[in-house]
Amino acid sequence: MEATEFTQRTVEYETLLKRFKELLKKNGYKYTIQREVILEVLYQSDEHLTPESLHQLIKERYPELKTGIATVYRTLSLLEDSDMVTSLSFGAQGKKYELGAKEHHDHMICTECGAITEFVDASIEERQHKIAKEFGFTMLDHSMQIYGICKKCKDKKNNPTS
Amino acid sequence: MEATEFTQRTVEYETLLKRFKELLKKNGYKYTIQREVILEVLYQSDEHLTPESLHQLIKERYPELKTGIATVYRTLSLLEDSDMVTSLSFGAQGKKYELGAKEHHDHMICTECGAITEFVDASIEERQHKIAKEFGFTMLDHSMQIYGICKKCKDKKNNPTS
DNA sequence: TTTTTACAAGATAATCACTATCAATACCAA
DNA sequence: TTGGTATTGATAGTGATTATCTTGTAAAAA
Repeated sequence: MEATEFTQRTVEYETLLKRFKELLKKNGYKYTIQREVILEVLYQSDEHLTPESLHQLIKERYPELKTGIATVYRTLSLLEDSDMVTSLSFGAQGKKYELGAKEHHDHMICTECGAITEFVDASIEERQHKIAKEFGFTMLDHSMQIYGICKKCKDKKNNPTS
Repeated sequence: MEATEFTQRTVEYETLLKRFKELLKKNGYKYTIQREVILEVLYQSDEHLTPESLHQLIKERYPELKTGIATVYRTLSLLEDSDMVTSLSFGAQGKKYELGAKEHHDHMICTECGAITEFVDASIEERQHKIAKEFGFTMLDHSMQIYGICKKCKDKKNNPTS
């Protein structure tokens, strides 16, 4: 049984899934419906998800699978190790995950409502490469976060509807 | 009793301590020997410390204080809220703290040995401000990390002495 | 196909980092 | 000096993540 029965999928997703299956085979892992469902729900969502909220979504969409939270964590680690998803750290408040198949980008995080906005800036990317090179450092990855208050929260503060 | 009895201190540290005491007073907090010791040990160390390792150092250097781990956490939060220290998140592996009295900087983190190199780049800083502005975002803080393999670890790989 | 076998899943206990609680203690303003 | 209040240490409690253990199930072998 594959998740195919439940959801219509795009070509883009098919490619992603294919890549995932190849990855599993290459590393001696097995294909399981749970693993695919995790990938798929992650793909369907355009938000950054905590393992907890991802688990919740999976339970809603595929209740008959009875997917355990541990499997979600295990699969997320597996996906992250293979660079198919990336995570953002929030200290003791845990991590949020997103599919990393899309192009690289940085994050702007609202400290009021937790909303995450993505952005890319070519000139920053370029500088990062230069800096790493200067230090004789082989850059494997990088991340940048801007913390602050988003427009929405600022407006809410200035014009409280209560 | 002040930590003065135990350690020789530089002028730079005196300035820092003075700033800390003023800060405490300004916010209605009290000066305590534990708080100073935390500041001091943080100052003495040029590494990034976890609350745990900081606590360990304090117990070694000032065993008679019996400083509790909770006090370390509390004081680190207090110092961070006042921008005297900054922290780096490492997902489930907790945070690492450093004295932030020095000027702002970003981090280059070796995924092999965990070594952290600091750097600043004016053009990146500038771009960050511009980007935040574009999104109507009030930037409160930002952080950037470059992950990869440092020169030392690369050399070790190419020329293993075993 | 069936059998076999090793990896994976689910349930849940354990751990880890961090926070809350609370009685005892120690600043520090009056 | 003293009294009120913040702070402390010890420790219980949380919430996120990981480990364990038994059962289930892909997928290779027969």
